Amino acid sequence: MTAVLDDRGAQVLRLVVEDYIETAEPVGSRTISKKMSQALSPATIRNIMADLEEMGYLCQPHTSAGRIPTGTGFRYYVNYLLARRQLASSDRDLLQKVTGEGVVGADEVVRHASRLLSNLSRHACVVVISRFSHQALRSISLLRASTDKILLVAVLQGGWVQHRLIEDEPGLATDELEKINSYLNEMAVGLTLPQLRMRIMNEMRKEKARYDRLMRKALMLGSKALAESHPGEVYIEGRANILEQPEFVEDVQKLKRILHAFEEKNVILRLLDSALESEAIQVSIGTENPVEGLPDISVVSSGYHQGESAMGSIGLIGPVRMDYSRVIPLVEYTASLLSSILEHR
Amino acid sequence: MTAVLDDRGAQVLRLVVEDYIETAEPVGSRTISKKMSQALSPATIRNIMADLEEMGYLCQPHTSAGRIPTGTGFRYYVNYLLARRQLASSDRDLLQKVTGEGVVGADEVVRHASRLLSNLSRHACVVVISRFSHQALRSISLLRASTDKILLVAVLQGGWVQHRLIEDEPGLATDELEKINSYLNEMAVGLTLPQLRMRIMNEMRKEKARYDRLMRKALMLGSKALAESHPGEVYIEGRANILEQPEFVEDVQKLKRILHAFEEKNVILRLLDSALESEAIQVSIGTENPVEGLPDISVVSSGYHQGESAMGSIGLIGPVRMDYSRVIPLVEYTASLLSSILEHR
DNA sequence: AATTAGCACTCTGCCTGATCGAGTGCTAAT
DNA sequence: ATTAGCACTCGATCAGGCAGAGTGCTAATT
Repeated sequence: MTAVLDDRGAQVLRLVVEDYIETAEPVGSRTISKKMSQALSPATIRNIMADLEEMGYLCQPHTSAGRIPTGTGFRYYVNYLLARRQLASSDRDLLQKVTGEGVVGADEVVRHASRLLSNLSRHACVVVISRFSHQALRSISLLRASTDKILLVAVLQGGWVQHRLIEDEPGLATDELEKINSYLNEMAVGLTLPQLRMRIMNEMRKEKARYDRLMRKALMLGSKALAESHPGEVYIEGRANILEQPEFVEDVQKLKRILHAFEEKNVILRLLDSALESEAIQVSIGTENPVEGLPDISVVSSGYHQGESAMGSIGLIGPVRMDYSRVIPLVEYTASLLSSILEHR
Repeated sequence: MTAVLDDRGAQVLRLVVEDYIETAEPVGSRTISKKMSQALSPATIRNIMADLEEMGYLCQPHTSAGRIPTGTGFRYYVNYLLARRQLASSDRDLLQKVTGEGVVGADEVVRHASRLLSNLSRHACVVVISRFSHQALRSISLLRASTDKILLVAVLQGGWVQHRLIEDEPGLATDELEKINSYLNEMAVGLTLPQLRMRIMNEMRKEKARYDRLMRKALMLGSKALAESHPGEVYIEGRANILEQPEFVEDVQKLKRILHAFEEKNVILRLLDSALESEAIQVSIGTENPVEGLPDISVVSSGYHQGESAMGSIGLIGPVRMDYSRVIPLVEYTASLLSSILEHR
């Protein structure tokens, strides 16, 4: 099926894809004929297109309409034919403004970037921050929040702050809390959260033999706070952009499915999951994407990192008929920009 | 124009509104005639409807179609005709689940409620938490976040936690920070954030005369952290529900405007602003709502409070053709539920 | 052997006119 | 004051016709 194409076939496929990306209409042989570098008549193009259809790269919505690329066609295009366009310097400049003044917290940076990217690309932009847990703890503090609640504040390497409320029966004096605090800090600093959890588990086992009440309490509070791991933050910007796409506006069912997906955090997480670990950009086209029930969207995503470790991923969600040659460099650049901004914190 | 109606006129208006809410189609005289308690022929109904049209309560999309209520018509209906339906006990039960187990933080409660309300009503639900600043501080803590950043964590009365990063040149020893901490706490506890800001401003003026370096530092950090006031959190759930409404699906322009509004925090804040202070439910119909450019939506909202002071508001956003008799009790009950849950924290 | 001109064919989009039905407004009868 | 009757209007729906875009196939051309 997905054989390698000769030069002409490749050029025709490329032109069909690009025209379809631009117009969202089926593309006819005449149109391609005019665009070909080598002058060929529509009739010849028709033959070539028929071949491409046989190979599964194109299809016809109905007899005697032009052709549109299939998922496989887009895939071939992205893999082999895409002329990676240079990022416009204006776009680059604009994006660099994420480093703007008032932005202090790391998650503000990420959010900012997402908003910008959605504006530039005219697609919905999703950022996931899911790897807090890979960052080492810089400090951990327990604060009294109310008589029966304690607040744990964790500051991670690189500007991330997380807090959690823990329920606890009252009866802990302030100085005791402080003691517990320093116990925990001693144990925690330099570890990642999962490492800390492990450590606490171990200590708890040992601690049965010892009799330090506060130490036991410290371990207990720690394990409570770390009981469920944090699934990660998801921010979506530019949802309204999906209405720019005629294919979505014309089909309310698709629209519904997409908007619903946006409301489910874990759907989004699954969509961007594969991008997380790798540096390279990921493109999943239509049915390729890991979420069933969303066969009409493509996701272009890339992980970003902080120092050595992966932090999360950023991606654009749009129709299969995306302008990959523009969108891929955009996402790529934004992700690397994020990484470099986050590095210096 | 908006005169008081006699019994018959009122009943006709009510029936038209209710039928239109149900069907989203223009309502004809025959339909009303059949539904009237007092048996009247379509012809008579037509006369009455013509009167109602003259008074501005109804209008015809075109000659020889049925009639639909105008904004004023809906307003009259909501003010005088609405039979406030009892809340289904199943709905009530479901809503009470917000008190469910694992929910510890106050904002989780709020979010939970919002999600439930959007599911029950099949509309988009918005919650605003904007009155942190009315809550007294329970404690305030400064933590070292990195060499040049300090984290301020404020725990407010009633389970709200806020943190802010402040940039600061390095050079503060840990014990100095702790000293500053206790200065601030002494000053802050029991005050609201704006009160604290005021107080700090005052102290700063006085402090010029004195020479305590740390105290000055404390004031400086405090004023930095409180420089811009927190605008408030906005959560929106059930955006996809707006696609349930035929009037929005048929007109992409409306859809775009609404989705865009959802992306602008301050638009949402303005929409729900009036509900904030008052206990009573607010209904703003179509062009009545405080945001221009959204003449096709209605907002049903209510403030919720914590103890004495207003905390925020919760509301549903839907088409003008909303089922007010169902939606109003829903919002009302949810708001009061929120208030009572928040009270006990 | 590859390309292309020519042609018949198919399908969509769009316009037109006809018909149907729902609903109205008016008038005259009750 | 109410209503029956009637003419009228307008939207929705459907069939028919036409134009245009595009195809596939075949036979001629290079």
